[in-house]
Amino acid sequence: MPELPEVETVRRGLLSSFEGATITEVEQRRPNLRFPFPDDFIACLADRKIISLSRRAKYLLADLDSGAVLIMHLGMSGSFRIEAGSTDPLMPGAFALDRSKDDKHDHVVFHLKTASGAPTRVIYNDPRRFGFMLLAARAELDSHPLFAAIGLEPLGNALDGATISRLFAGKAAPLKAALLDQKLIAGLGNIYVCEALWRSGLSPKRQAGSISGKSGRTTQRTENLARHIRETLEEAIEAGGSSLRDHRQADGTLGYFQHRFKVYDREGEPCQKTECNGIITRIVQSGRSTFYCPTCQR
DNA sequence: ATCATGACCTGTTAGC
DNA sequence: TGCTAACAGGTCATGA
Repeated sequence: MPELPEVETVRRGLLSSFEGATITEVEQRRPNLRFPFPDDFIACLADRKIISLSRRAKYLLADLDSGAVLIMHLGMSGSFRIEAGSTDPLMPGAFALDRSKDDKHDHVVFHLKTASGAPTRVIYNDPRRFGFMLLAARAELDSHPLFAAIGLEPLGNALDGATISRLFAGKAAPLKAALLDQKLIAGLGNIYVCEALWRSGLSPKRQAGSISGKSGRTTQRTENLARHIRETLEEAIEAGGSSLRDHRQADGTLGYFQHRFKVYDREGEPCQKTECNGIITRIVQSGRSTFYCPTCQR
């Protein structure tokens, strides 16, 4: 499912359940997702309080009162849903056993007592199991293998034309591939790269280094690209992300940025750029679909 | 070092 | 209707 805007939308949807909540129980229903769960997964989470829920690139980070951080990645098909607490009248404080909504791909269930005292379940579902959950010490997070070499946060202040120029200078890889490289800029995925390139009028096939200036100096092209990346992501977050294939946010609502795609999944449609008569085309780059307009993206 | 590809999984859809 | 192939929002390990 998720690129940066979707992960950010998930984070916001989980905030009221997670922040300040105490984890009363964790059900880990299989030994692994993409990676094995840590041996002490349950032990490290049980009875801990969640201090905050933040995001880095496409990762969700839940800080615990123990100084540990729960690292969560949704892969391609991960999602959370919240089932707020109807308590069992016969067992006050306990959940009525309503398993009717359970799915075979519900892999982790967090039982929470929220900051306001209400019992809630937050359920992680992931059919393809490309997602994962790991633990790390907060103090060592930046040196964790997942984060040691991770690239810029595209909505942070560091992303500007000069930085893209420097990062891409000398790169022979296609511009599309460079933008997907999480070691350069972290958080972009297939959809938003296609959209940002269309807005920037840049071909995904162009060599990444070709938009940098001499010795990596900033150019109009990298300035534009930086601006369009930010605008695309900001608009998508504003719209609640994109909901493909009825994928829902944690509170059950749908994002609607998919209706604003200009190129993604629009093969054969006319280009929407003013005065452009091009047709949106699908090509495959490093094994993945790229959608772009060969007429106005050069 | 850089780049492209296959692998990891399951589910959905298009086409015969 | 049923079967098969292609494809899906990510990223890691491989080999050229």
